[in-house]
Amino acid sequence: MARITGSNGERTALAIRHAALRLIHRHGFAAMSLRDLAAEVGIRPGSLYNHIATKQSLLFDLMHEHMTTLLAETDAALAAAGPAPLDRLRSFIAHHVLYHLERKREVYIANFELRALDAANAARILAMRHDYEARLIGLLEEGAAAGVLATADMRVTAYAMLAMLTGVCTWYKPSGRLDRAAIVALHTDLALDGIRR
Amino acid sequence: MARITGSNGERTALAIRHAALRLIHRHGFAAMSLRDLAAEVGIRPGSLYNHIATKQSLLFDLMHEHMTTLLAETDAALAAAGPAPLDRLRSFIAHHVLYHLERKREVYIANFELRALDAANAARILAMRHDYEARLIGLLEEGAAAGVLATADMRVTAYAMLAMLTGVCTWYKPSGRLDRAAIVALHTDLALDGIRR
DNA sequence: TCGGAAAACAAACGTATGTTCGTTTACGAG
DNA sequence: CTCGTAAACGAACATACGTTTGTTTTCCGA
Repeated sequence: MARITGSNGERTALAIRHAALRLIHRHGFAAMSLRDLAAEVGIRPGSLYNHIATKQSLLFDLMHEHMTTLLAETDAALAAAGPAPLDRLRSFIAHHVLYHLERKREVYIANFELRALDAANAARILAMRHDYEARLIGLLEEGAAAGVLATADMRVTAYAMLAMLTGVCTWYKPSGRLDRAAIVALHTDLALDGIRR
Repeated sequence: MARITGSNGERTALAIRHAALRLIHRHGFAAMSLRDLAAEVGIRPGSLYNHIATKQSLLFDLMHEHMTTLLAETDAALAAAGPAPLDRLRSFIAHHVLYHLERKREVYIANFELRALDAANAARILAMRHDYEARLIGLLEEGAAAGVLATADMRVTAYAMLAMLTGVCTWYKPSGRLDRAAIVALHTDLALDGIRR
C-alpha cells in the first residue's frame, strides 16, 4: 500500500481538523494522541505529517482560525447594528450566543486549551482574546456615556458577562428543549435586567 | 538511602495533594506526569504509591473532597440566611463567589477535568454537581413563587448564573484592583438587576 | 503520455509514561 | 531495647508517545 485511490490532500486536511476538534473537545489536547487522531481520520499516524507540522501547531492553527473568525464576524455584526448603544450591545450579545451555540467545540478549545500552547503561541491567542474583550468593554462604555447602562467596573462586568454568555456551550445540545432564539432572548434579558422582577 | 529522617506520612500526603492541585490547575491532569508531581513534592515517583492508589484516584479524591465541602458550606450558608427568598438567594451568591475566589484551583479542576475521570467516577461527581445546581434552581423557584423573581426557564437561568458566578475564578488574582467584597457586590447586582440603568 | 509532486504506507527512533518490585532505613508502641 | 510497620529509595516493567525515515503508489499539469 501507499498512496490510496481517491485520496485528496485538502479533504484529508479538513478531516484531520474536524476530527481533532472532536477529540480535543472530548478528551483534551494532552489526552489526544496522534494515533487516536489518525485512526479517527482513517490514516496511519505518520501520514498526519503530510498535513500538519507538529501536534502543537495543529492546536494553534485551530485556535487561531477560530479567533480570527470570531473577531471578523463580531465586527460585521456590530457594523450591521443600529447606532444606539443598547442596540449595539444587543447585537453583540445575540451574535456571541449564536456563535457559541454553533461552534461550541471551537470555543471550548480556545478557552480551555490555552495552557497547552507554548509561550509564544499562547501570547498571540491571548492578544486576540483581549481584542475581543475590548470590543465588549467599549460597548459598555458607550452605554455608560449615553446614560443607559450602569457604570460599575467595566472590565469585571465584561468578564462576568462573557462568562455567562460563553457558558452556554458547556451544556447546549441541539436536540434540547429550547431553540436558539429562545436561548438568545433569555441571555439577553438576563444580561440587561437580571432575574429580579 | 531509604526512609528519610523526619519523614511523616500525613505531611507527605498533604504535600502531594497540594502539589497536585497546583500542577493540574496549571497544566491539566493529563499533562501532569507523576514524575513531575513527585519532583514537586521532593520524593521519587514510586514513593507516591505509599499515599495514593492510582493517578486516577488522586484526581477523584481531590474532586470529591471539593464537592463535599462546597455542598456542606452552601447548606450552612443557606441555613444561616433569613427566610425571605431574596435573602436566601443573596446568601447563595455571596457564598458561591467567595468560595470560588478562595479555592479557584479546586473549582477549576472540578469543572474542567471531569473528562479525565473514568465513567464511574465521573458519574459520582456529576451527581454532586447536579445536587448543587438543584439548590440554586430551588431558590429561583422559591423566588418565582413569592413573586420577586422573573419566571423564565429556571434550569437555563441557573446555568447562566452559575457560569457567570464561577467565571470569577478564571481571572481573579488576590493582588488585584478589587477586593473580595466589591467583587461579591458587583456580581450580586449583575445577577439580580443586570447592567441596564 | 510522462514525470514530478502529493499522499499514503510500514517501520522504527528515542523518550516518557503509570505502575510494580524488592530493599533499606527511620519511627514509635510494647 | 526491640521489632513490626511506615515511608522512602533505586531500578525496572511494558506500553504509549510524538516524530522521522524511506518507500510506494496515485494524481495531475505540461
